[in-house]
Amino acid sequence: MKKFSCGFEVTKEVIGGKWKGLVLYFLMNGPRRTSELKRIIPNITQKMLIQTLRELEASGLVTRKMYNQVPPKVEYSSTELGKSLKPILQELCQWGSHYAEQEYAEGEYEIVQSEQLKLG
Amino acid sequence: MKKFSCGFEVTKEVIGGKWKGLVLYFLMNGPRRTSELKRIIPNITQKMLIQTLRELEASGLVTRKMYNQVPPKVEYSSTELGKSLKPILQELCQWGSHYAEQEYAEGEYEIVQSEQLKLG
DNA sequence: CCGCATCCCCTCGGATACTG
DNA sequence: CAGTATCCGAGGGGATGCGG
Repeated sequence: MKKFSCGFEVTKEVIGGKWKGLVLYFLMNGPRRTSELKRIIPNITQKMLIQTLRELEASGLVTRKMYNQVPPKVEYSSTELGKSLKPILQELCQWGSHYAEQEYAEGEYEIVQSEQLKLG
Repeated sequence: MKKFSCGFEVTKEVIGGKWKGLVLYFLMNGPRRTSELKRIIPNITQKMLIQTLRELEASGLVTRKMYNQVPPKVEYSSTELGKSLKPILQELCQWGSHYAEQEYAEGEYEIVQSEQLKLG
């Protein structure tokens, strides 16, 4: 059992790491196929995508549905528990976007948002 | 200039890492002395505390005030920008606390909250 | 009391190649 | 298309000791 002194640390354990929050974010609007996620999320590697999804699954935030067909098809969805993070993820996203536009932060960070990245 | 595809990543850049969110969290209710933070935050080392504070300072979330006296006294405070994260940090904390109590998560995570950790 | 400098471990995550 | 197996480098972060 891992011990923490604050719920904040637990949340970080669950959606921390380089990709977990982002992947969960893109499952908020419905199921996505593996290849779809791979295409949507810039720069994520196959390995990290799968690993990240496994971790989210283990945490109960994501479910995996496999279709027995050729070629293979797998869909990932956010659970209700995962969806309960939607407002928080959106706020984190908005805060970051706003921050990047601050005078002193400008020139530091740039957000290059592709069409597919937008959360409806 | 660092490029991101989503504001979420920017926020993670600013309050990510092992300690940044937590330290900022404990500055929400007013200025704290270095030694105070060191005492309040379990397990953080001197090095990481200072390093974390420097990074938060560089991001404009924290200010440092030094009193020229012997023995030395330094106080850190959250800026307005830092305080704008308060609701989000609280939500992250609450979500984590709630998550840790879920049936399947129980036995995985435990939150041991000292008196001093409570955010008023 | 406050902070810096070293040294160094070790984990995270990237590249690549391979299977069903 | 979906996933696994290795290999490996960078760097985050811990321990310790020194200085104002």
